[in-house]
Amino acid sequence: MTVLSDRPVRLRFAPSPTGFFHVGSARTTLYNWCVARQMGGTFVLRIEDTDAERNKPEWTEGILSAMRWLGTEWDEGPYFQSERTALYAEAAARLHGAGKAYYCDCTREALEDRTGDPNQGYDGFCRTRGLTVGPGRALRFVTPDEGTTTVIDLIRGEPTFENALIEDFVIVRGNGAAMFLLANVVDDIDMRITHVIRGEEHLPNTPKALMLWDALDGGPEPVWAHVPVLVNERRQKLSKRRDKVALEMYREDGFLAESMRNYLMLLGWAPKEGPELQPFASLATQFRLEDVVPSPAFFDVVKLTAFNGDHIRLLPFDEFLDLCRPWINSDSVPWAKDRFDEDLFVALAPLVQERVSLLSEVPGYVDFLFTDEVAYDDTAWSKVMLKANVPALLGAVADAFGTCEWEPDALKEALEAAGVGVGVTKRQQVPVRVAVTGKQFGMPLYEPMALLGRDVVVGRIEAARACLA
RNA sequence: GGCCCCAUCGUCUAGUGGCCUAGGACACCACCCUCUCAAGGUGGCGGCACGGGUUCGAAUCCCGUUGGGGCUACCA
Repeated sequence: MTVLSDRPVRLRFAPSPTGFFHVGSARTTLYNWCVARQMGGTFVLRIEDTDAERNKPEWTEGILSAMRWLGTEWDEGPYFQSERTALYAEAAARLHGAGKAYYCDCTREALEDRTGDPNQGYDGFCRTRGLTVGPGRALRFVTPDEGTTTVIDLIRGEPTFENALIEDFVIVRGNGAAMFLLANVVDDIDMRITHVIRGEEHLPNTPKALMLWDALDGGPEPVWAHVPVLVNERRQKLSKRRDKVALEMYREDGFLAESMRNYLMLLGWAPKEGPELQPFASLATQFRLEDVVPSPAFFDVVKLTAFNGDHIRLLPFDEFLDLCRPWINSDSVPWAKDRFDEDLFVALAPLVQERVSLLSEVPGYVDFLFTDEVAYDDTAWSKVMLKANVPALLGAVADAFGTCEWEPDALKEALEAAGVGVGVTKRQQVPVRVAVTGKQFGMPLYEPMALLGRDVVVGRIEAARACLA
């Protein structure tokens, strides 16, 4: 990493509370957090809530809880820009006093009338009018008319911008509120931020930030790193309107924080040592900002899901049980809550752990243990039960189960023998599975039957056979 | 339109001039294992966008073309 100064390393994550916590933000946070940890730096959380109309307190709550879930705790903050307006006002006054900013009362329409081109930026009409503060008057920053501004970026090299093409941008709105760029730069200076890691969409803002930084005598500029955007299958930036972007939703789907971290770290970067699937602690020490690839990455839920299954299987059993709790105690569970049997669940959970790839799949694997009436899956019923030999098979199995020893191996033996007895020589357990569990797929059959008991199992087989009569 | 960014299997990536007949992961296919489904094992399919240079040698460096993306608000 380039060392630009020996100042204490300070990074920040600066979201605006205008919606759900985005998976792209999650990756940016992860990268910030890793660099902060590696360099012994401080990770600051700053809520950029300068736009009162769009911000909601619940979104801030969402940001905090998402970051806690992700495990990227901040060391300082959260600071709220809405509580720091005096700082921005002071900076604005300084710029105005120094002739580096001017008040402007032009409307968009007036500008367009003058230029005749709706695509053209502000023409500097008010630069020399000497307007003073007043309602409806915005403060614009005077940008240089010549020269270039180069951003030194750890990921993208040195993008260079023509100053003449950068308009005199607004830094304070007509209502007196600071704009993003002003507040952002003032805070980065004030908080002594040394490294700015943020989304690529901010790259065009950076030359403006640099100009402000200089105009405000901000001291050493931060190290910049603009990480590539995350895109959907159509290769467009993930947007909250079109795409499923809320970290919270993935959590609710049963994704583990560990697999989320693992997958997100890999979007644009790969560890030099070891496989892709790794504990976050190991990835966090290996991460190198300068190795982040500069091209956009597709957020692939299929691969995420595969990672999640792998991480679930890697979990110590106790941890898996703990993580299952919210799902098996949920109100939407497909069984009467007082019928839940802890011991039964714990006994069979290992068979579930090696099968699910999402925690939300857990109830569907064990529901038949806690219901009196088996709910038959329509597809399973029509694909498995409507064959001619099924009633005979179920009858024979019910008979055999009436007398055989009641433990898994004996059940297997009895079931298979009964099947052969009626001419079914393979997959004999499938119809019995549908009768007992209601589904054609699931955990191994003999273990749960052994625990459910003879009466229940035989009863279910008879009940299914009765349905076929 | 303007400015900026990007370009290795379908996807995420390894690759920093010879180790590349381009490696891994996800997905997909086949086989093995097997009480269903998974898991696991083995194998397979599949890629350097194109055109010019530079060089003894280019996926790697340069230029161009094409394609994709981001930004272009008194949003952040």
